[in-house]
This record gives sequence, C-alpha cells and structure tokens, in this order.
Amino acid sequence: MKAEIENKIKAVIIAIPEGYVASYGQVASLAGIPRGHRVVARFLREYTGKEKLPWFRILRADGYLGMAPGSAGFLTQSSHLKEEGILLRGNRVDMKKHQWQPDLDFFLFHPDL
DNA sequence: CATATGACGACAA
DNA sequence: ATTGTCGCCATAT
Repeated sequence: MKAEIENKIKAVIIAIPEGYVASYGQVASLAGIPRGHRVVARFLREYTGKEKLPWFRILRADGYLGMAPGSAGFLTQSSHLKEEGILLRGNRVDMKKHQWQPDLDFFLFHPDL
C-alpha cells in the first residue's frame, strides 16, 4: 500500500465525527480514490488494532458491517457503535440517519483532500 | 504480463 | 427485500 494513499485514508477516518459513520466508498472518495472502496477495506484489515483509528465508524454503503456477523471484530465494532448512539436494526445500521455528511468545516480543515 | 481476490458498490431481475 | 453480475483499485502469485 502506498504511504501517500494510506495517510489520506487515515486523515479521512480520523475526521469522522463521533456518532456518525461513513461507507468504504465514501472514505475512498474523500481520500482521492474515486472507486477505491476495496482499497479502504484492505487498509482496515491491516490496521485494525495497530493504531487508534475509529475504524468501527466505517461500514458498507448498504448499512451492513464489513465483517461476518458474530465474529469477534463484528461484536467489537457493534459495541463501539452502540456507545455512540448508533444502534443496529437487525444486522445493519440506519444509514439514512447516521451516515456522516462532510460539511464546510471538513473541507476547510482538509483543503488537500 | 495475466489472474485471482478482497471488511465494496451500483444496478438489473 | 434478496440475489446475481459486473465493475473497481491495489496486491499477491
């Protein structure tokens, strides 16, 4: 993974406000990789646990979490989300309500993204 | 260089 | 709402 891309992805993830979530494609897009959702997925698989990133705020565009339901990671993620007021409906979250929508603050703070 | 494969995404049935 | 298909970028073989 190119360090340049890697850092942008991190920057975007860190910028996600508490109580909100973002999709893989959304993060990729903001990081400068228009259709690189898979790159974000790969990145997360490598970095979960290694750094203090709010990786749990990243989920699929359809509301499902990325990992298999019931797996350790899935449980960890869902509990984190719950603490921020994001509850799961079935095995998915309500994207309409919780998906992060980057505002002016974000772009002013990250003019390079 | 050619394929296969992912914590994905959009769209057609 | 569910399922299948095809498209995506970066890596691994």
